[in-house]
Amino acid sequence: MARKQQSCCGIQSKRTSKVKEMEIPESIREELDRIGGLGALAKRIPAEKDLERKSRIHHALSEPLRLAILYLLIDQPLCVCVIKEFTRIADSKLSYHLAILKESGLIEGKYQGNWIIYSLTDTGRSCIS
Amino acid sequence: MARKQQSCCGIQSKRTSKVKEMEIPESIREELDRIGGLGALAKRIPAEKDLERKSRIHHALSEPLRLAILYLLIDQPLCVCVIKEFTRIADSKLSYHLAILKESGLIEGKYQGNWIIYSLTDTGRSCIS
DNA sequence: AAAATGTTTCAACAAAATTTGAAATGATGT
DNA sequence: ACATCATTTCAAATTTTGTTGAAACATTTT
Repeated sequence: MARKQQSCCGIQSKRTSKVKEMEIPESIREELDRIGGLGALAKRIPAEKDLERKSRIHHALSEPLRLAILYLLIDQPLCVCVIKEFTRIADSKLSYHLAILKESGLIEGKYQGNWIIYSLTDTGRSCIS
Repeated sequence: MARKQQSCCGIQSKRTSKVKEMEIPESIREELDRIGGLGALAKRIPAEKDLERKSRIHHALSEPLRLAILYLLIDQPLCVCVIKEFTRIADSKLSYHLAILKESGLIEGKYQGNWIIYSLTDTGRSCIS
């Protein structure tokens, strides 16, 4: 999961031309020259915000239990009590994992009477299909 | 990341018909009946092995730094020294993250002379494009 | 308004992932 | 064989994530 820091991944946008002096394999240098050097390479990397959003989603998907919950929700919304019946885990534990899925934008929950009914968001759906 | 336990996500394959007695929202019960009850729901969940494999890959993708490395490798393999020049992190730290990407099957490394050259695997490529 | 039910929040704890710097390993050139 | 360079491995310290049970909160029923 993302750590708080100046630059989430340390990638520098400005860079010295150090690579020109660096000793690197011939094949790599050729490739680099061909594609336009380090500057061109740097452009491949999405903006930091993007990387953080993506990594947060992957983190949410990085637990089998949370994945299973998403699969349960593929075809219909479910109340917490039914999900709980499936997963057989403590209320608070389930709630913790549902919160992570919710915070990363993969599911959303709405009160309906006494129950909270969770459903996949579009993002959530696209992530597991 | 997955924890070691009997059932990675706690999902039970056999289940009592408890839901029939459970108090759940009417709309949910109707949906459940329509799709064939809990049994049908259960079949949506991939096998435990699958869930674990998927979650391991997502875990590898859950750090901005590791995502950035994958994006760097999209169009050409790179030696560690060039990746290091980009990321500006300690050797051992970079090595740790490369190892995680390698172990989860997203990249592979081959010695070429004095250097190790990393490239995306097919899995790795499909994960970020 | 009190009781009951479903769900979340909290704080303490346990477990896992990441960082760090030093030491080890692998490959090449002398 | 030795020196050198690129990279990995290791163990200890730190940080983050997940678990647990009790308490709190929201909604409906009485």
